[in-house]
Amino acid sequence: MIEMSDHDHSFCIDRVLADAKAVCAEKGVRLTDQRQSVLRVLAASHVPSSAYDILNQLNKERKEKGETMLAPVSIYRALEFLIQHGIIHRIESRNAYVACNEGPDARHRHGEATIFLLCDKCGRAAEFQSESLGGLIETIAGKVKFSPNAPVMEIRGLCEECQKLEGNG
Amino acid sequence: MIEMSDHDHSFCIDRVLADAKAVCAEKGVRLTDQRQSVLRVLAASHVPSSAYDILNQLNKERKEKGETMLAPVSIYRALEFLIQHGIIHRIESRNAYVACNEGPDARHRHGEATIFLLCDKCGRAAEFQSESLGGLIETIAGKVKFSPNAPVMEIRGLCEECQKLEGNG
DNA sequence: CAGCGATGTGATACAATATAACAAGTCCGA
DNA sequence: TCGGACTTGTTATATTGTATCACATCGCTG
Ligand SMILES: [Zn+2]
Ligand SMILES: [Zn+2]
Ligand SMILES: [Zn+2]
Ligand SMILES: [Zn+2]
Repeated sequence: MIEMSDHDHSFCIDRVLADAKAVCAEKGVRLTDQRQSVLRVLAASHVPSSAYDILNQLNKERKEKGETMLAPVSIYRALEFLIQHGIIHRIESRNAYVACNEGPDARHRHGEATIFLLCDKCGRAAEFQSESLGGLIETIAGKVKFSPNAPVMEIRGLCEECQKLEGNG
Repeated sequence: MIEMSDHDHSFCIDRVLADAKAVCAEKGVRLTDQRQSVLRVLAASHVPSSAYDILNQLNKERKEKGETMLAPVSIYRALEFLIQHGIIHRIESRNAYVACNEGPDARHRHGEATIFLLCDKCGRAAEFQSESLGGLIETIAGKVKFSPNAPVMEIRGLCEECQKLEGNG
């Protein structure tokens, strides 16, 4: 699995954590250390992670520090919390989770759609918000009275890096 | 405004099957009925299918005809054959399989996107084509030089029927 | 300190993916 | 038509991944 290298991840992580803190402060709920560590793992990767990806990553870190291991349910509890407060997304078709990377103001605007570009080769993900796309989806869905449960779409393909590798291969 | 052109899958399927027959003839291997039916299911979908997706689809068809059910291993054997001869691809990152669809004379008209509205309750699927949606996706993908392998989107939600049932609770 | 939300712990449920082992059927050339 | 290789059927099971339950304990906060 290749990580994105063309920008500073620490910036992404800091921003995600800062947004989350703001959201939780406003709502009067607690962004505990454990929730924060789960969020940090998600924010540190542009690849949607499974609950067990997160578990393994955190336990690896904890092992190095001589700390006790976490159980799966701890991860699920943190994920549930983060989803409930709109801090992360669950990608249904992949049983995976990803930090919302667009800031709190962009999150719950009516008529907006979240778009994930997912690389089939390396799993990398890019996230965007589009109001016109959201409008189109609403229109199309409305024609058959379909009710999207979340304005999240996934588009599969090849990312820039993997296109290059493809050419060489 | 929202144009939704029909897309005749039979064309896609015929083309894939014809290619496969040519390949097998040249190699002197047998594209049996069962292998062909697995390939047909893959070719009929723009979405990568899991082995069990294929299994369920074929068994659904067979049930309607009063035929016996297939076991998972039959699907895996056909998939193995098709992969070995380069007729389909396995998408590693997702345990899914897709008919090989090489060539610039793609089955999809340029600029069009296929949209699947998938009901989370009953599994019903509705398919649409939208040119303006395709344009938007191209624009978004172009921003990060992402190459959609097929302009296909899946939107999950509740279909009309299941919304009614939901209401009755 | 009391109460409640958060976490630990162990077990378990549930689902998806894949293969093993062997029997039976089918094709095709010798 | 015979034999062997290829193909399929059948049953069972392995393997991994995903998710939740039940209950005990911790620890923050009022
Ligand atoms: Zn980043
Ligand atoms: Zn990639
Ligand atoms: Zn088609
Ligand atoms: Zn439905």
